[in-house]
Amino acid sequence: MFKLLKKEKNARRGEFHTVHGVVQTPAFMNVGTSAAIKGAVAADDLEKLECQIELSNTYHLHVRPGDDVIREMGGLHKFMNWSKPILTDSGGFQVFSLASLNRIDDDGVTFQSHIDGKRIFMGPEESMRIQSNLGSTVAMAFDQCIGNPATRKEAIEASERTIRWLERCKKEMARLNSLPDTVNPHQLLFGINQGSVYPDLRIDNMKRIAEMDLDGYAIGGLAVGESADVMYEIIEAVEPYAPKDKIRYLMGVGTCENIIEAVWRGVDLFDCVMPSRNARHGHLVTHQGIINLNNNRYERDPLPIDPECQCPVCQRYSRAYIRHLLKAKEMLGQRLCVMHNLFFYNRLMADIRKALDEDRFEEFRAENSKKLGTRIK
RNA sequence: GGGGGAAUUCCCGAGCGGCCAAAGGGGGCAGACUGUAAAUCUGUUGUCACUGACUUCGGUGGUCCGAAUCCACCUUCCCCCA
Repeated sequence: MFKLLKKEKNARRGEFHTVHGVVQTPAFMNVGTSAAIKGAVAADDLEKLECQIELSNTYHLHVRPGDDVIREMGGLHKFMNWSKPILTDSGGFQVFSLASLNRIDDDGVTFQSHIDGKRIFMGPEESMRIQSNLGSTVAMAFDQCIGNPATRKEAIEASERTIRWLERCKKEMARLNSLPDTVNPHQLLFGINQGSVYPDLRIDNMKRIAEMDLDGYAIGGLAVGESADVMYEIIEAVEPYAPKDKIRYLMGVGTCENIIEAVWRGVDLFDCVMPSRNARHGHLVTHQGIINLNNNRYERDPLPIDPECQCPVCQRYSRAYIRHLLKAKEMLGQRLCVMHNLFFYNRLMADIRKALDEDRFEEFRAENSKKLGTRIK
């Protein structure tokens, strides 16, 4: 259940209530695709990093260890020992990211496993069954995500198919939730808006999925090749048609700047691999902008990653030390960097919420949006 | 004491007469990364007055139109015999 607490223009401050607890929004989900945050960050670390909600992936967990294993272990929450909300992505993004390894028709997608090449069929029903076995807080609809640029014809095809699949997802989820031995009988289902960069297709799609009364609404198929300006235009176009009383989730986005700009345009929920992946590669977000810790200039730098940051890493370690760990390929280097970036993102969301609470988000945006996206040379 | 082998750019290592500033690794320096096939991928890595020139392949001297590559001697290292 989504509770809208207040608005500043289009930006929304809210609460997302689930059986696994309340998520204060706007919120950022920390991505742990295979039930682990890459960089050796565990569930107890996530608590220290002020993470409210974690994201894992249907396709990956189905391939390994198998959703049957996780079901037998009591569901994903027990399996990874994380009691707060978990959203599982449906495998729809792998339709796009593993495009060279799959074949699509109306029934679903035949993947060639990236682990062992084995053929795996996944359609809407399969995705729902796997997610039901995982017992996540929120299941995502199985969609067809396409990259940009895409022709109008391709966009229509993917968008229409996504709607047909969504109807099947909803039906199957209702059935699964009513089974007596289901892991999480209160599992929620979010629909996904598609339509590439064509505003009329996006709007038509959103109007139709809004009628289906889902637990939340995601905007998918963005940040997949188009410019940020185009992405913002699409969000602006589609926002008026997203139900006001439901949470809105912009999938796979993004940079700090992207997030501030999307909150400004009415988005409540985000996820992105950038803070963790970039951290592993030494790119760190700070209150001054983005730094690349690999750069020689940090070799003898005694400062923490971000002198203004309150994270456990910045309380204790210097840039010089962490840079050394990265250069020496010590896992600890990646771990510390990922922890910093995730904390920074979680705290950024908290700062955004505070600004909204105090009706000064417009100011906050003006002050931070560009600055946080700037590379420090 | 005798015999054999080797010395290459920051490191390892290929090259064995011109197409060599010299393959490939490593390391260094930088860049990319947006619902994670990503501890990955890309560029660059002798100097400069940089579409060209100059210096470099243990040292010195030679052969040749031309040498990292051939010859002589020297230096150092490795292996075998005594």
